[in-house]
Amino acid sequence: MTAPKTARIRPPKQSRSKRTLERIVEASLELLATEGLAGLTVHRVVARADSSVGSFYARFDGKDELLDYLGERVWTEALERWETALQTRDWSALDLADVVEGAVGLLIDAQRSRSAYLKALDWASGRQGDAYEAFRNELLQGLRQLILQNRGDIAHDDPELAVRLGLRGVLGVVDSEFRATQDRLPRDVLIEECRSMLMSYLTGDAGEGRTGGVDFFEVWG
Amino acid sequence: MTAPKTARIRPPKQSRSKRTLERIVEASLELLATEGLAGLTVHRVVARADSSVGSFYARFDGKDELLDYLGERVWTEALERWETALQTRDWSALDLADVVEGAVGLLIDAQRSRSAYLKALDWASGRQGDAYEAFRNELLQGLRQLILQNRGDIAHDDPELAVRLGLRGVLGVVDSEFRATQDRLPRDVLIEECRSMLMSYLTGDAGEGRTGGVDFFEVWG
DNA sequence: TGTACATCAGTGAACGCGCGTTCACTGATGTAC
DNA sequence: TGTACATCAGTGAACGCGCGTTCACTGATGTAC
Repeated sequence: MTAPKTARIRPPKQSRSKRTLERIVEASLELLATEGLAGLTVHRVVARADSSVGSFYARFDGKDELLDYLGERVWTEALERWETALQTRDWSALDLADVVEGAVGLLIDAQRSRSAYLKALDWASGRQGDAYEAFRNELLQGLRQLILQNRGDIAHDDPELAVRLGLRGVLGVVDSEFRATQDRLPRDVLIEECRSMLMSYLTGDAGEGRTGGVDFFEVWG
Repeated sequence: MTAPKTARIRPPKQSRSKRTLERIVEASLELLATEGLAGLTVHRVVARADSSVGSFYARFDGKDELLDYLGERVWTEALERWETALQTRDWSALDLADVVEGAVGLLIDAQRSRSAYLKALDWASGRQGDAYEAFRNELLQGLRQLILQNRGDIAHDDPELAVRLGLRGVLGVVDSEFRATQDRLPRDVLIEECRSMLMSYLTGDAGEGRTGGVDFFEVWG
């Protein structure tokens, strides 16, 4: 999983054109957020940015390049925030339970970042959520390492696998909570439940293999 | 969570026009799958369906109505399959572990249904994944009821909450596995791990509340 | 400080293309007697 | 069975609109001396 390929724009050479570029970026993200893909046209972007089509094409080869550039900007900013958040703490002193709780909290907070734009940008570019998914993998990869530092406390036969799947599960729970429009759980309850889910999966004893309990045939094509 | 509102098309009155409608639906879904949103134009749809723009507009008021109609079709078909799959078994005789394992298996198989089209249709219509998410909620709701029939075996303080979040977690794991392009787990391993995760969360003892272990401040805007 | 010049930045009318949509027309199917 | 008529279905050229993009031009900024 790597960052999207670098978008090659014509870089601004004066502070004036640099400000114009920033206004175009802002206007694009605003339009994307408020009106969706269909609202994101070059004319509307430059109108909202108090610029002009000519200025736009002085920076970008075309609309596709704007989308790539936006994706790269959002990706980079979100990742920088994430790394700052990760490095703010000294994780080495924590035991498994604390690392897990910290990881869950970080995931919840990360959900509020602008990384949601990545999803819309993916769909606008015809990459159906790929960059967004790659970013989430990037997040989970860092957390995997942290948790595996306490692998001695993990009862699961295959700690790598368990941490990978467990974090995916937590991310699924967090996602759905943020998508929900009603009955949202308070942050502390959400953290506690996710911690409980992940901890019991990693350390619990409900994992002894069951065989032949249910024999489902596949109904789905 | 309810199905998308009924799309009002002009119904075909002869078998000939009914077949034409089916070809248009098929061609639309094929184009959506192979070329994405950008490939879905009226001209291209009718060309692929060996039809004509006039025939198209004899059925649909416009392109938006096609999208609504497709969404409704996909929704209905996927839900019918789901209900068939659910009713194929007698769940009342199973204990909690077996119900959980069965539910996990069903979720995995449901992932292969055409419901993925719902996501693309949502984005094409400017509803950003809403119908797709509603469909997933529909799936989980049925499974919740089944699992809660054995609520006596659930150790968690709040069985309703635990089942809701636990299923969300499993769905997150299944999703990510199907998105992965490499290192995909075999179906039986995936079922076993999801079963283990959900069971240990519902019945495990790693859930006793922790307080004040970690005090994270929020870094994300 | 002033002047001359080059480069950078910005403007918006205009263009062409492809899209969604309309419509006048032809052919197929169903119905009445 | 045959004929007349109404309705349904299908066709594709044509239209208008909005999109992405180009370009000739004006103004601002930086530099040399």
